[in-house]
Amino acid sequence: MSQIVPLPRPTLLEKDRSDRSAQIRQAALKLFNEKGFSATRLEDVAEEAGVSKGTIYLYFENKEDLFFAIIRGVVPEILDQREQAENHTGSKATLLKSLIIQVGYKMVNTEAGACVKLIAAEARNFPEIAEYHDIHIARPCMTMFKRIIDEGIAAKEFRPCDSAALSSLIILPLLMSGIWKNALPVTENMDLDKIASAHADQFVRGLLLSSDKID
Amino acid sequence: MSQIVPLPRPTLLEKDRSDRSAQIRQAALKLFNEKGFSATRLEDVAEEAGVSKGTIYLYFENKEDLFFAIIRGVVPEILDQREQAENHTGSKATLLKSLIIQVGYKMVNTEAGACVKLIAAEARNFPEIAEYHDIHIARPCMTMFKRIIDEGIAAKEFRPCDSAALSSLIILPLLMSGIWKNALPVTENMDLDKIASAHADQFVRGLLLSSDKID
DNA sequence: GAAAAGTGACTGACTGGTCAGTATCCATTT
DNA sequence: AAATGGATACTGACCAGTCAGTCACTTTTC
Repeated sequence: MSQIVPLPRPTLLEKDRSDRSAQIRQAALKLFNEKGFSATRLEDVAEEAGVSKGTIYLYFENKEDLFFAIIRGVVPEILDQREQAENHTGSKATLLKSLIIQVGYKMVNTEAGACVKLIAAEARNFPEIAEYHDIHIARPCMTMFKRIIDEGIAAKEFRPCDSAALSSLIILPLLMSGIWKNALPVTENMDLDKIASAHADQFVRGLLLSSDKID
Repeated sequence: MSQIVPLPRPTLLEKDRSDRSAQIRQAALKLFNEKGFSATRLEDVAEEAGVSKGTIYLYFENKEDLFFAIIRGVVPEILDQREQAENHTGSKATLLKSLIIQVGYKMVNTEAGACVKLIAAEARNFPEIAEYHDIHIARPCMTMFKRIIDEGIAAKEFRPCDSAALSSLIILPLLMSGIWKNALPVTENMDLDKIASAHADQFVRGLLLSSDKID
């Protein structure tokens, strides 16, 4: 009622105005992940982001473009342990365990899992997404793990094996953990945090030469 | 032309008339898997099944009911190796390998993979699906593998370990293989058939006591 | 010829995308 | 310090297209 106060911060909070694009992407990822791309209404995304529907179209061409922007925005984060792998000195077993636990952590505790779930669900509708995933996620990640295994074999640390198949087997359960976490509201009867470290341990165990079998 | 024959099968092919329900479910699963539940038009399902849209509603309450019927119809097939596990006599390692390969085969080469993908995508929209999955798929499957591992440990065939976590680790890559196969039109750069058997081998290797390490 | 099975045009609710209009910001002038 | 006004950010009512679900009617079955 009182109109005495001069101008106590006009309308919007500083924080809110900072980066609309990121704000919208975050809201959209949340809802796409919950309901799926197609079942999510842009009006709900707008409400979740605290903007109006029209504003979305100031930052993105259309719903599909928004989806692509989300994937492109989150993916780089997933792969930032690449150089760590390059620079590592020490046993490949230690490196492998460390990387598995890190990737596992990201899948379960960051937006990465939601992205994987979305990519899996929508890749057939959007070939562009499938291609992006292949080039920027799957292939580099596989390559990284395959190289480590190959180097481990060369160093007589690991048993000879099909390193291509085994590098897939490193990431498949991690990806699935991420999907699981985001697919079920409460992730029932599976302690996903434990699972990544159990995986790291169990996997390396299967890879070591028999003689090295002491942990 | 000749009407001498008593009943030469009137109009529609035997096959077509035999089981409309199954016909519709199969067509729906195909399209749900390709496009997702929400983005699939019932009219397209009808066309794929070779019936009209109205016919769908003779067999199913609505779109959601059709979805549930698909899941309920395919799931039993997934779990039919349960009794085999019960009756097995011989090493747990052999049993485990055999089961892993079988489940892996089903995930990649039957409708099971498509179902897993759909469940993952839609569980949050349909709590009933999440619950059904938990009770009829996840839990029994996990229990089966956990028991085998526990028995292997008791028999001093396997190393002591967190059998709950490891039983998850058996199925996670298999589930992900199924999703992968159905998510990407051509499953690029991964030979999923090889992967299941590599998984069986690698996993059991990590489980055996060091002294048994000969394959 | 009656019941059962199937059809497809129709409807009403819903939503992606548009755009005319409003609010806010800030450089410049007074 | 206030006024001016153009530029930029934002809004939400609206439109055009879509699709789940219905039902009066046709075809098939026995």
